[in-house]
Amino acid sequence: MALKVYNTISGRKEDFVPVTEGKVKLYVCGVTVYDHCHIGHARSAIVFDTIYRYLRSKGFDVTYVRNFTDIDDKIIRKSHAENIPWQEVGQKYIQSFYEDMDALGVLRPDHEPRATQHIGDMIALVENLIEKGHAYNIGGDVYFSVDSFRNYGQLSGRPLEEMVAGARVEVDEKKKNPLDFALWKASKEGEPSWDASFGAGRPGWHIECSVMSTLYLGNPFDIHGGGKDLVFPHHENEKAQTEAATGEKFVNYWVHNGFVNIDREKMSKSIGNTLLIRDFLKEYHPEVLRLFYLSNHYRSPVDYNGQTIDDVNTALHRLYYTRERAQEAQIGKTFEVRSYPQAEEIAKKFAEAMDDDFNTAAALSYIFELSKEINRMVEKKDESATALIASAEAVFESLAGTLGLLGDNLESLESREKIRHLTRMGFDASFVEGAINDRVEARKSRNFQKADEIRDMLAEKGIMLLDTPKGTQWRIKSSVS
RNA sequence: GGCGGCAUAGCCAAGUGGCUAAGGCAGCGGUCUGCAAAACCGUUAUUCUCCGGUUCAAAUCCGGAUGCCGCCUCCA
Repeated sequence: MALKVYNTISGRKEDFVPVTEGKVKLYVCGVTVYDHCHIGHARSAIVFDTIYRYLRSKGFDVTYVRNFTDIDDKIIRKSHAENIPWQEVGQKYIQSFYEDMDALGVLRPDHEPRATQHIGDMIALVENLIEKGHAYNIGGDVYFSVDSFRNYGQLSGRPLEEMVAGARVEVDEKKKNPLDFALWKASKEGEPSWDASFGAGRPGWHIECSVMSTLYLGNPFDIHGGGKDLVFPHHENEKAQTEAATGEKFVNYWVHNGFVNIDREKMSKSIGNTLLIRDFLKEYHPEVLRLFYLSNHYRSPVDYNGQTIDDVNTALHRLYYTRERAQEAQIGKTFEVRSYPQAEEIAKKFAEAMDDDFNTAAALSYIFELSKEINRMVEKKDESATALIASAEAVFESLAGTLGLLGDNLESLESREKIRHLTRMGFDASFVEGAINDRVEARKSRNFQKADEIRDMLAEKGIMLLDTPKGTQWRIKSSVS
């Protein structure tokens, strides 16, 4: 099976051929650490986490690098505003980032360099570009000259002349071309700075990724990823400066994920509709967000709204219930393990979907198909099927795991909801259990009217009851607020 | 002004030339139940925004119309 990857630079799916057979070098632009992360950051993290997981499951030896931008204008602004050292701003939000990512089940990349750890390498790259005539120094500010690089605009598909005509570029008299971008910003009062042969200052934004990606992954490397908005100018500029310096190709495959809208509106700080990951997690299990994103193709925009999230939440529970039933069906049974051809067939289709530019939405459909298949077998209550159930369940878990799903257990999935709900409603579990006991008594004496009254009373409080062979259990009705 | 994307059932959403148009949610029918609920099973688009065209064959390709959206400025 050949993996195909959509390459932004060509605008089409291409066969994936790694630089070194069996290995994949993956670089993804991380976050600028000046605030808590929102669910848009989560999409990028989850998309590339899934790509990382899948490539590894295919047997590739993957080196995954994701950076932290820990020096930039926004960080400095925050440090002034809150009157704390800029280093502390970075430290604080790196920690916040890790809390969020760990909660979301996003695997740690192999390397997570910070911009400030590689200032020396950036200075060397700027010197190189000045030497080669691709950069010029004006009063300590060093700019990259876009006119000196023939292929400028290749990635984003914008001819130079038209971009200049675009007129939305801030005109800076110092620049030779309005599109020239800063490699190095001259030292200013109250800002961090590093000494360099061309004058003290701090690096521009794009230079760090050029340095860190090639340093850890070589040149060229396989996949460079990030949000769609980074295509221009960030990645275009990274590409220009790197290729101008090395004279070689920088990246083979450019992969960009689409954006997140909220209620059909762009999520942005100015509109004030950003949803932080930590706020989302107060309401839903982290895998709800993952399943939501993976239900959409990574390149499409997605619309976040309460209705859809509740639907996804229900769907996620379905997968957990299937696993629970499959496991219960095996308890106390002895059987010989054997493979189950239908499950293998589904696993094959799953891989084909993932090989087709990481089509997680299609891949998910096979997981649900397998879920249904398992349920059918369990439902038959046929002892001889136990071995098949066991092997189908193993495949089911393996596929889900490749997408980062079913990493929790059902009890934890449900208990989170219960705790949240009870806290909000202002009563505790003992109240619910007391009411359930009363109802059990009423039912024993066949006083069904009273039993139903208790059930209705709890239902009004968002608690639903389930009379199971193991006794009466309770759950939270979804979307009760 | 320039560049690009999207339009598929009540909702979300995959599918880019040809088997019965995935999957999820909701709905409906059933199993179960004191009745329910949950869970599970079954079922739900002769049709893919509209109009032309290419083709033996199009949701899929081409042209046009309409609507929605993104990027071009920091942004995942």
